[in-house]
Amino acid sequence: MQASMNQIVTLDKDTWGLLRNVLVEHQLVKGDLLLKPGQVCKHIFFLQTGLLRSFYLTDGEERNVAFTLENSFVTDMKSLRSGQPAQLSIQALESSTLQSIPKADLLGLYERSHHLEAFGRRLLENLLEEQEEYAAWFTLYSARERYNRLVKKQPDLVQRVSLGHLASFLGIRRETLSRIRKLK
Amino acid sequence: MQASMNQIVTLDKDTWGLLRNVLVEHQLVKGDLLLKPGQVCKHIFFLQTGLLRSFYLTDGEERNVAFTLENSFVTDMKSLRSGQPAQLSIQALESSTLQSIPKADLLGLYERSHHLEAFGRRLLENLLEEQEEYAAWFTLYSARERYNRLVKKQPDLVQRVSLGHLASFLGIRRETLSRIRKLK
DNA sequence: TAAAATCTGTGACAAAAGTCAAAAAAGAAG
DNA sequence: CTTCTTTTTTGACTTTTGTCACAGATTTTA
Repeated sequence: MQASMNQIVTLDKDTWGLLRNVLVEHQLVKGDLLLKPGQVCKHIFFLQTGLLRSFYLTDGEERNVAFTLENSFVTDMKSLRSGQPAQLSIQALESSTLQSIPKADLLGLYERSHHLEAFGRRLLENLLEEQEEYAAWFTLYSARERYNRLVKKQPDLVQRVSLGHLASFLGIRRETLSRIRKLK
Repeated sequence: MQASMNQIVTLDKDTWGLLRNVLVEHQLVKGDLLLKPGQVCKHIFFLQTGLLRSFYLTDGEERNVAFTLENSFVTDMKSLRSGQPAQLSIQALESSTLQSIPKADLLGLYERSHHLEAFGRRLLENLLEEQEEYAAWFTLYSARERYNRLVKKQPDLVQRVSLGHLASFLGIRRETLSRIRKLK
């Protein structure tokens, strides 16, 4: 966790100490839910090993909106900030190890440590950039183009995630992705 | 600007003084470009009055990915952070007044003021939340549903923006939006 | 490893959205 | 006002994607 956080901002020893104090380790097995709709999301999570998906359940259909690969952070920003019950679910697609940071502790640490606040800001810039790119794909590219770009951008992800989950993330039906794959 | 920034974090007088020092006012008339593809984006902008759109130009087609209403911030996060030439264009849809903050100054201020850094972090959380919602609409809803939700969420925007620009933002053709409007 | 469950591929057809062309409407400019 | 320009609407047709049903594969698990 330290190594991958240092790629964003190098934190001093004191800040690390503070942060380490509030971390709690979790283990999930494939299929476990880290966040269920109706729950208030009160943590941010750092995924050490494994793979997660974030999805909405609307009229009986699950729609993936994100995958989380190892060494990255995940939460439901909307529920976390508002304190309202989540609409989102977060589920382990593979057995996973992660650290959680309670919201209350994080806010305290942000106040105490300018460095950590700077880390938070830069992490959010990263996430925003990614999210802007993901959204733009829908207006800029066809289903087939989105798939091709995903393969180029995250070949590892495409290997590890089932066709059905990928299709949902790309905003298309399993059958359509199956056909896209066949014809090239 | 102070009023709308205070809704995010209340900044102390000193920080305000620092920030005010680096602001530069700009006027745009309808049609003016604030950012052109190929330019490196070196500022963040605060829109005081007017209306902007952000769009990509791909094979001769303009595709809108965002609108900026008064009292909000806008930039090309990707170009700003990477220092690479922008792909994005930002254009005034109405005559606009805005303040710009040079990247170099902003980074300096972030270091000097923990408060401003906190402001930045919270602003980014807002932007991320919005962007996540926008992206999710494409996987969750049909063209017609996206349009209906936009009308409910930002009726003001729907009034002020032409059908063509709205359609592009929703990821559909003008003709399709025209038909959606007719049939209800 | 056999049976069950889940996931993927395929075909035939339906629905949604795109394309192209042209007319109508609305807005800007002299 | 009247003309010019841009935007919106409409119709006919095409393409893309979705739907449903079912057959093969693959994976899980007992």
